[in-house]
Amino acid sequence: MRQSVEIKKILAEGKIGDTLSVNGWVRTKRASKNVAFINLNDGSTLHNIQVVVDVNKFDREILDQITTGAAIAAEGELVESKGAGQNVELVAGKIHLYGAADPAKYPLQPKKHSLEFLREIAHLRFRTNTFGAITRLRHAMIFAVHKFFNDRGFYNIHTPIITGSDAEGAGEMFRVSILDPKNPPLTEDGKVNFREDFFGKETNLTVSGQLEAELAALAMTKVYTFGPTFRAENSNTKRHLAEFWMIEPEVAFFDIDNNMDLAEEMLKYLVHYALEHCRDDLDFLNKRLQDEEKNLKKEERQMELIEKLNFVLENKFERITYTTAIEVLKNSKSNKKGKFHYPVKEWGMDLQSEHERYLVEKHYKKPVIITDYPRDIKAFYMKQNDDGKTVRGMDVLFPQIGEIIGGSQREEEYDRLYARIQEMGIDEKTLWWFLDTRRFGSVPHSGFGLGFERLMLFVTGMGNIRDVIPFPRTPQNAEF
RNA sequence: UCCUCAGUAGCUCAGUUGGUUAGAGCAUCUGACUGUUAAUCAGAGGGUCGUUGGUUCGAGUCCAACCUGGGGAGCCA
Repeated sequence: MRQSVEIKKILAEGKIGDTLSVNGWVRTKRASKNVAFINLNDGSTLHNIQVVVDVNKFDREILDQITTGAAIAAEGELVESKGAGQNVELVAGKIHLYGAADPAKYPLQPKKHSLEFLREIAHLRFRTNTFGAITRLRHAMIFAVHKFFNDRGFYNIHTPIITGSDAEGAGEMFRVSILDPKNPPLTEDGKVNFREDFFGKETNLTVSGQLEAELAALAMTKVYTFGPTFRAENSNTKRHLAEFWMIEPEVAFFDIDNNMDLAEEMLKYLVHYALEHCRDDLDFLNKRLQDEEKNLKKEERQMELIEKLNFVLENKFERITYTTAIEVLKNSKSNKKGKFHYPVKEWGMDLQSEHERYLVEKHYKKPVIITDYPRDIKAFYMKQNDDGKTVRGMDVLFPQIGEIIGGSQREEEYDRLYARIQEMGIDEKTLWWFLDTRRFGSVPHSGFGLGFERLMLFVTGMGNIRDVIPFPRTPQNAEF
């Protein structure tokens, strides 16, 4: 393969007079009688390099095949650009065509496409400015997550993807089985006999790595997971996926306040990292959003993307209890005027997304962390407060996105945890190992789950979660 | 799963109270043009109006079911 230089590198540090070769995909070509201009992109940066071609020096047959989408190598001298719009350009001496892209059939045009259309051609959408920017940002965020934890002495734990535990209570699960679906072995009472299945028991794809991460934290002190998560819920919204990535730190000798501090520090770190390392891509997405907002009425317009990111960095998250949240909501104008679809009446009700949005977007106007929820609406493993009514859960709520983090201090007392498992009708036999950690050297510990794609929604300003993961899996859709 | 809106050219969309040959911009093709920036200018080709059924002399337009997509709700990260 021919030696070539990344376009990002050429644009940043290329010297006039250098002879070099670039590989990439043609974004646009503009031709006149004697000269043609090719904008070439290789994904290393949002920006293209302009290749200048003296039409008379090349075979017409080759030049005709250099159309939007074609892959080429261009070799030549880097010169100062005579045109506006770029500082340097490459005067082609040689051109190699790797692969043509029939212009009558290639679906991407040098114009703005709808996100819905691009979703249908997800195999090609990496080649657009928008998805190039999102892909680079996604990588930066993945890297920053690992850097954040590594710099603070956390260990990354690979928790199992196939799990035999269905007691996590986080949602419907995808079954993993090698039994013949048409003719499965049956037990005497007519049920599917999973003893004959691969693992000798019923298994599913994980809905959370939390329980296993807790086991590791109760030895390694500070751990985190960052892996795929699967939920077989029939959720059809712009913030749900059937397959998504989740970051779950779990820390021993850590209470709910430490947990909130960690969550806030982490979110701010990641946003700061994006601003620091992906400025080009963020500027592009910012402008893209501004163009879309032009069509909206003034009162419907949102804060600009970069302004919004800085806003999160500069403001301390508001920390309130569930009880306070209910009071604020109950006394709100929206509630009194009956504007809520679900009126706020009494302590104990679950907060609806309209309530969360009111608190974040209207009342506090910044990210909000709600703690100390009624125990009856939260999971079995959350630390029970001494009031007998509430648990030390916490939800971090962001504007537009809603719940970006859900977490809690964990119940470390064996008797209380056991009682709660009994109360909720969970089969304790499937959790013997989890309970064991509360019998041997149990300590206060806490953790949370951050939906990676929800973070991506916030950082990119995109509106639909299907656009911040390369190949989204949603009900009735597993294409590509 | 429920509610709601939409489906017309490769893409984005227009199409009047049902009426005879369904339009535009961009893309594509052909030609013109001495440096363009989603180049520009001129011309050409391109349609089972989501599918099936119904109402009607006549359906892109009205009705029903289904399919696909968007938005909202629930579930949650």
